[in-house]
Amino acid sequence: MESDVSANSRLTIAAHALTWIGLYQRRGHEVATSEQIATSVNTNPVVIRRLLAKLSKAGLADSRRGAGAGWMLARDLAAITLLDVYQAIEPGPVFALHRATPDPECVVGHGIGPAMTAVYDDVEAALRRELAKTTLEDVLRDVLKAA
Amino acid sequence: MESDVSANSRLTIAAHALTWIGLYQRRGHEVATSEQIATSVNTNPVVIRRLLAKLSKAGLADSRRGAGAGWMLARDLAAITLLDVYQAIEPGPVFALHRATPDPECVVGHGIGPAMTAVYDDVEAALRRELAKTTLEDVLRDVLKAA
DNA sequence: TGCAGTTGTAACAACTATCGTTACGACTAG
DNA sequence: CTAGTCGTAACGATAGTTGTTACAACTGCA
Repeated sequence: MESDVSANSRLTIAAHALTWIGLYQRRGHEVATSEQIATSVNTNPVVIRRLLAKLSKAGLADSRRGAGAGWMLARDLAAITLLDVYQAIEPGPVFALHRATPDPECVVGHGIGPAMTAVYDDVEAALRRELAKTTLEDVLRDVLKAA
Repeated sequence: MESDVSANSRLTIAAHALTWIGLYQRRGHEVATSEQIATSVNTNPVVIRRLLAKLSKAGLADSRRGAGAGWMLARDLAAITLLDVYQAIEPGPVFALHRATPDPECVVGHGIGPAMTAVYDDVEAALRRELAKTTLEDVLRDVLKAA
């Protein structure tokens, strides 16, 4: 069975980064650098900057440039849900239709697209509903409870 | 914005193939060949055989070899949900944790894994619940209604 | 028995996405 | 001005998916 290495770890990394910034700020610091975050996540600072750039465009984080620069939250942890994060970094849907248009002469080929789209819409809605239930404040609480 | 070509179209193709077999059988034929199915799906027969091989292992389809060979359903369309199909072809989870272990010395790095796992478990459960609501009989009904 | 048609599966190329990395310009506090 | 950091381009390595060719295995039927 394949190990599916390509599964999305972006949501995990993004939640990790934002939670780290939030905790760091609560401990009295103004900004967190991509290098500090990368150390906790165990990856390269550029990976963090790339991800935070998307979160910044979505209005979840802000950056300060120049010396003494770094990242801060644009909203409180309690005001950011995992759905907010998901939407900021995952543009595509979970399920896709055919790459090549199926045979329109065939009854199934003609009608399968709309039929599956209806199902996929419901699935995506359920997924979003579930992600919206958890805020980064909840995540931080779980993290601190585990310590 | 990325076009995300890598999104899963497998579930669509698998549902298409099984529905096609089901309809073909209801019209009086015993078996359907991978070439016939591939024509409707607009892809290569080997792609269909690869997919049906997995569905066969999961007990959703059966194949007959030799001359006059082909594929048939192992259960009625009404007894196959999209969750059955999904589980047969998608081994991995939708969301993954970090590829590289995060810093265990860091509070966040240490506790983020379990925290996100709890969320992901709920999300996957919701996704499965939603997929289980629809049978291939429902899909076929929608398909025929659209015609 | 032999032939024809189909499955089962390996192998390969093309394409795409992701990730880690290096590099460097832009920016700004001190 | 200088040092430190962001923002982003570019590149190679890795891996997943799809389409394709090829061929052995199998079996109904003449």
